[in-house]
Amino acid sequence: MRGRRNSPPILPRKAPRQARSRELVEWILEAATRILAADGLAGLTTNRVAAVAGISVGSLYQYFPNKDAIVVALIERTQHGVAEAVEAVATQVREAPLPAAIAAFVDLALHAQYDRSTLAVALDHEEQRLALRTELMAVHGRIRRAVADTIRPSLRELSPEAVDEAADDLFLLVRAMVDRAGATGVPRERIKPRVLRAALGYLEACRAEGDGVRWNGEGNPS
Amino acid sequence: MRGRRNSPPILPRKAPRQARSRELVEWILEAATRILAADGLAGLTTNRVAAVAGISVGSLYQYFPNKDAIVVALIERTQHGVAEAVEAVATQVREAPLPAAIAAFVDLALHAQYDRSTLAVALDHEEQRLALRTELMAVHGRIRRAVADTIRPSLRELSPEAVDEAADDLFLLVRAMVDRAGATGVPRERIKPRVLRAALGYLEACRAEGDGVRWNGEGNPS
DNA sequence: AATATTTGCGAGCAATTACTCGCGTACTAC
DNA sequence: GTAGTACGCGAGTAATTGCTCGCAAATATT
Repeated sequence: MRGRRNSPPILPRKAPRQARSRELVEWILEAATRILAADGLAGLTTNRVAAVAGISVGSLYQYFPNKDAIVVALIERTQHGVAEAVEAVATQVREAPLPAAIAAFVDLALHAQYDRSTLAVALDHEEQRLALRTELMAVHGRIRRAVADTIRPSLRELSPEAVDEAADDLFLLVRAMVDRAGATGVPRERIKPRVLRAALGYLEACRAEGDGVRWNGEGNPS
Repeated sequence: MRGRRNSPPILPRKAPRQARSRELVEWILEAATRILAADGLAGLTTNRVAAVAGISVGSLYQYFPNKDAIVVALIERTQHGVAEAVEAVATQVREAPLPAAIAAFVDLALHAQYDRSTLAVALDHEEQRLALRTELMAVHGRIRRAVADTIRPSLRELSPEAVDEAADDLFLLVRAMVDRAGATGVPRERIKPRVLRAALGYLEACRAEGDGVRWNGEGNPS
């Protein structure tokens, strides 16, 4: 785009072997995180990352083949954290009733969003721009599975595929509403009941359709 | 960011008086639209816009003080179109039952998204980056009003503010799901029932809560 | 201590970008 | 026709960016 950049490689250039060099990559990612959280993608330049990290660009490019690689690493790390958090909540609410379980997920989303809104949105957007399908499919799969496991008991009539779809939709729906609340400045307490309404309403609609097929004559497959 | 750019003015530099110059701004906006739809924001450069429009950069800068002004104009135009379309659907389904009305809105969203997905997402993102609050509040208000008018009869127990909130949520929810479907390549027919489920489920949840306050002891205010 | 290897540096290059300015051309008014 | 004005042009500029490369310091190996 600018500068030289011939393009292909997106993965780390080489693995840090000594201790200080592992610290270095840590510093780089921390610096990138801070910059993204403060100024968004527009502010993220390799020189600035190096400066904030307290190192030189040359060192940066020893472990990251290009700028995108930094963003990718950041996304992977963040997504990994999200997946773990979601899984943790999922096991924690395994025996709880559905509304309480959903509420726990919503609280998690609210917490994550209000801690670092700009960062989250910026990363979301970059995740689309770069084609990270293969790499992040796994993480998305973990999230989907955790949510699906949580809602499955309440959707007994639905096929496994339908439950997975519902989990995806649920996750998207919650994140979209929470993101907007963060962007427009609506306080947590005000948005939470609305998100809960949307999530539980959607699940109820799924349940009703899968349950009976009473009003329109279409049901779920085998 | 790059180049010179001192920043403040975002509104048109001067109004086109003669006929051909009005055509010219039209060409510019068309070119910008095509570029955004093809390559997203990354591909949008002033020189390229001028080239695609078949004019020179100099002419471009006679009517747009800077690059952002083009994007702003594009957003305003697009949003205006969206508002009109939403209002049209709203009047059209005024007497229809709620599910049919919502289905009409969803169809509208699907249609818009699958026509020009990249463009829509790019503009959405820029709308946040530039602070267009004041300018676009009006358009958002129109959309909210149209949707609110449509759902109000089904939410008789809710306060006007609650109905407005529901309209906002509904719009966001539909757009988020449709956008993701467009990005991930899920076909229209597959996503439509899911969006409908989410929308109607949410509304049903609103209705149930506003209606009775039967399960938890909290209700809507005066 | 001497050697080899890994790590870190940062000035500087090439590419790209947003935007200007002087000048020719089409149009309008008289 | 002629003066005046709006319009259009596009080569050129300053700034910024992503990234390299030769060299020095730190660390490991002998």
